[in-house]
Amino acid sequence: MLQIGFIKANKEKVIEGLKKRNINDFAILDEAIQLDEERKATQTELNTLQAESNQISKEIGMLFKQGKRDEADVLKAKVGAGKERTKALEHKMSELEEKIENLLLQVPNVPHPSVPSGTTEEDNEVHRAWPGALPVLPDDALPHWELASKYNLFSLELGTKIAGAGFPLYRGKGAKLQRALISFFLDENTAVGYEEIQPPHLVNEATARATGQLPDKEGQMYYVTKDDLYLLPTAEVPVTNIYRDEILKPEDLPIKMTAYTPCFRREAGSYGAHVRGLNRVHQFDKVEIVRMEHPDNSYAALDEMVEHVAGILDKLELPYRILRLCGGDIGFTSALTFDFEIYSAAQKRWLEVSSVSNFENFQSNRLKLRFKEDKKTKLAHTLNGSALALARIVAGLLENNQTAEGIKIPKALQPYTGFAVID
RNA sequence: GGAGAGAUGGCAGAGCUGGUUUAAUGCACUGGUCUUGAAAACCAGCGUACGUUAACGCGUACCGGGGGUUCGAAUCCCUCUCUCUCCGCCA
Repeated sequence: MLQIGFIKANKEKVIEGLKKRNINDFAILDEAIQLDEERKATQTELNTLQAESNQISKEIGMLFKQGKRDEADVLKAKVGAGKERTKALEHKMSELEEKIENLLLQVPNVPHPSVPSGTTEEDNEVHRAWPGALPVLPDDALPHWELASKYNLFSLELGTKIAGAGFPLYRGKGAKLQRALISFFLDENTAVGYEEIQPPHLVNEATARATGQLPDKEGQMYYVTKDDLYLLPTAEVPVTNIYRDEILKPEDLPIKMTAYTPCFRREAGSYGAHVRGLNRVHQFDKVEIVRMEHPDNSYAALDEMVEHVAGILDKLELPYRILRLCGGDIGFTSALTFDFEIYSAAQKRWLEVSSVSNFENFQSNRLKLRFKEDKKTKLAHTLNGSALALARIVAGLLENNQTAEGIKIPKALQPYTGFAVID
């Protein structure tokens, strides 16, 4: 959520940014600013009234102590008169505050100047192309879902039997590969200073609200009605919320955390082509990295995260490219996002495996994550990224590394799997 | 799931027979005095949000959340949430 004060002071900049997101109606900004003016005027009047009332109440207290009941009664009547007006103003205040918040919730983050304009994923800019030739497989190469049955690695049918469509069941070397990747990713992340976190997998409403899943993306989360809890769509949600409502010292920053969790997504309405196998599922495993940064340092941190994720993909020997998302494709809360896509030689298409974003203070404003500097409290910047999402990495590994002798496991992963080939 | 106790500023902890409490006190923290330096001692400062002001300030709200009684609520009432203790069940 943007701050109303920021919008007021930087209206032109905000409008320029929102245009990149293909938004052309800015009436909402003016409305919010106007309501905020009204709010201020209301508060001034209310506070004056309250100050008077407080003053008189104090006098009544003193008169009572001196036993001057009659004089006290006179004052009592005087205060009583203003009460209705106070009530009305209080009511108006909370109404205005709610209206303003509802408007601000509809305004997405202002994209970073480097975000290219565009409307769809077609307009994303290739930030770093794969330098070598893309791997080419023989014509009889299999997609990962067929490799899975050939080597008995996972079963979508059994997952469907037990839970429903989109809940894969991994088994044998397929299950071991999952566990190996999770450990490998966590070790890579902790090696460069991310603290490992194991958060709850269910979150309450306040948590989902603070990271922006609510009220907007309600339909994307699984909801446990009986206990009023949500299954987490990404580890970003619980991990970021560790620092909800906190005021840090500058030296506490940066905060670097990593967490493995399963991720649950209803993916309502996303059916059709390209959803076969592990390409799009309701439950998948992901290792996430989250950072809280000083505003001056957040873009350097973003670059560092991008290089870190690239390094992991290098170790996995997967061909990948990095995209700078355009204004039309960038997330609601993000100021700048880089997507990582690996090339699946069997499907002959790119698969998104990581999304690394700087939210600047858009998220911390909701979170109320601040730090104190020069006696002022300021909002910190938050960033996060996948390092990495499992299902599609597995798809790419299986497909690209298939040979007549079986599926080769990259060297870096072998200490974790305990085997070098799936056959 | 049952019974009881509780929730106060970074922490500990008073206040809880409603009215100079502007939330005491201690610890921690920050600045200063002293010291070669440090410790100790002493002095001062030390919450958040919003409004107002050129600024110093001033005002308002906040004692788990929400609502109520009252001229006035940390204090009384209602309600929700959470924590602790005991019992039950249990990986």
